[in-house]
Amino acid sequence: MYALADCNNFYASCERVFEPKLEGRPVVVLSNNDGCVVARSQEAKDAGIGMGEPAFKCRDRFDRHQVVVRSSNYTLYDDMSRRVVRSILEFVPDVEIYSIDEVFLDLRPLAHLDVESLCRTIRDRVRQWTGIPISIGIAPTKTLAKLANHIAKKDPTARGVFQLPKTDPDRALALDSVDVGDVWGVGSRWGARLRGLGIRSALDLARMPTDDLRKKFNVIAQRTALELRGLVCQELEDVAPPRKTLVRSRSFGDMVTDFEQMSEAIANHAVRAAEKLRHEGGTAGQVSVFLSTNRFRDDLPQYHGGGTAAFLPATASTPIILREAMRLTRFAWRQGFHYKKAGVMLGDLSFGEVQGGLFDTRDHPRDDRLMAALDQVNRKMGAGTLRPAATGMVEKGWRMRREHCSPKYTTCWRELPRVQT
DNA sequence: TCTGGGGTCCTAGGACCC
DNA sequence: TCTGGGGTCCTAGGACCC
Repeated sequence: MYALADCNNFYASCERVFEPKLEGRPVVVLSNNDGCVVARSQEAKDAGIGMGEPAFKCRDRFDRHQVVVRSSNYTLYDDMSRRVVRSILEFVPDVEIYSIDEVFLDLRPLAHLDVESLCRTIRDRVRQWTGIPISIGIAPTKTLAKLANHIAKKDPTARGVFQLPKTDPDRALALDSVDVGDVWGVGSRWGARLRGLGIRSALDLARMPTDDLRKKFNVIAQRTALELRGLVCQELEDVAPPRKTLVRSRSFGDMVTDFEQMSEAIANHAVRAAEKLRHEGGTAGQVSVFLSTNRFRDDLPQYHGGGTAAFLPATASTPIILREAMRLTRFAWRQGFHYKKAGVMLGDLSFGEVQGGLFDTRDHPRDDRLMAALDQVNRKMGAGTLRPAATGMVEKGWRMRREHCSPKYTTCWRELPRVQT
């Protein structure tokens, strides 16, 4: 048995924990740059605000329903996520952290217990200890646990916890109640194609011949159907596999038309990406730079550019990565376009031992000491205290918009919530 | 005016190897 | 008439996830 614990409307719930007056009111959280709606409280969903809708298209509804709007505050959400996971770990030792708001639980070692009442206890404790409401689905495979979670959220009689029935006809009934497009692994494209084949529910998909799925779609679709039948194809990954790429990119608050601004923006991305890579103890074998115009502005000429450079040996040193990123930027830049987005991707990552280069003469221990000192200063004195001049000396228009951001309630002394006595 | 950011995997096709 | 068999690596495109 597996369970999936999923936080309800996670970002909106985080905002509410520290601002209880938002209870009962519609709350939305916007993506970076205050661009799109990425989280909605139930009241906001009821007001007809869609997931992923551009904020500027929702202004009228925001006004009409007096929606509380927040910019995303990932410092807060990351910390709240850690708290939720720590709370769950008090009850279940083997978990897979699947995303910022979802955790798979391995219930196999706890099969002698009443898992449903255990999950109800977990749900209550997480609410009590963190303030975050969660729902839990219980089933024999991860795909079915996802499905059970979906029912736990939708069906009020489940009261937040739903265990998939073990036998038919009850199990078939449960699977038939879930739209095929809501199955984990079926997105909008496959959903439409499946409906075209007469497959409308999770039950239909489970009953579809799996070699057909393999032929018409791919092996992932086949595995999804097998998992819906109760056959485990995806084990719980309690140790996260090492990442393969690390991306740092942003849309610009105002469109960028001059090279210096672009260059400073990309320098910032390169510096932050290198920092993060060192923090994770990795090295990169390559760096890519990309820049692009606004794809929604069909009245403006479009351009997507970029390039990739390799490192031998692999490195996490800011000056080495930055120099290549700047070279690639000069190479990819075309004058005369209105740029909307740019970023840096570190690839070919390795963790642990680094393959040396036969003709390499660089003093790596010295580089490492320099980077350690840099990171230490910035950790102590604040991010960006010491930084390459290429990142720019004054505020520029390329920085992102963030007009409704809540404080870092849990990670910054100056921003702790105050309690009136 | 205004449209996010960060990932993974699979497949097909081409280039190349012996 | 008749044109092998087996393999790897890379890339682009297309899906998917949150």
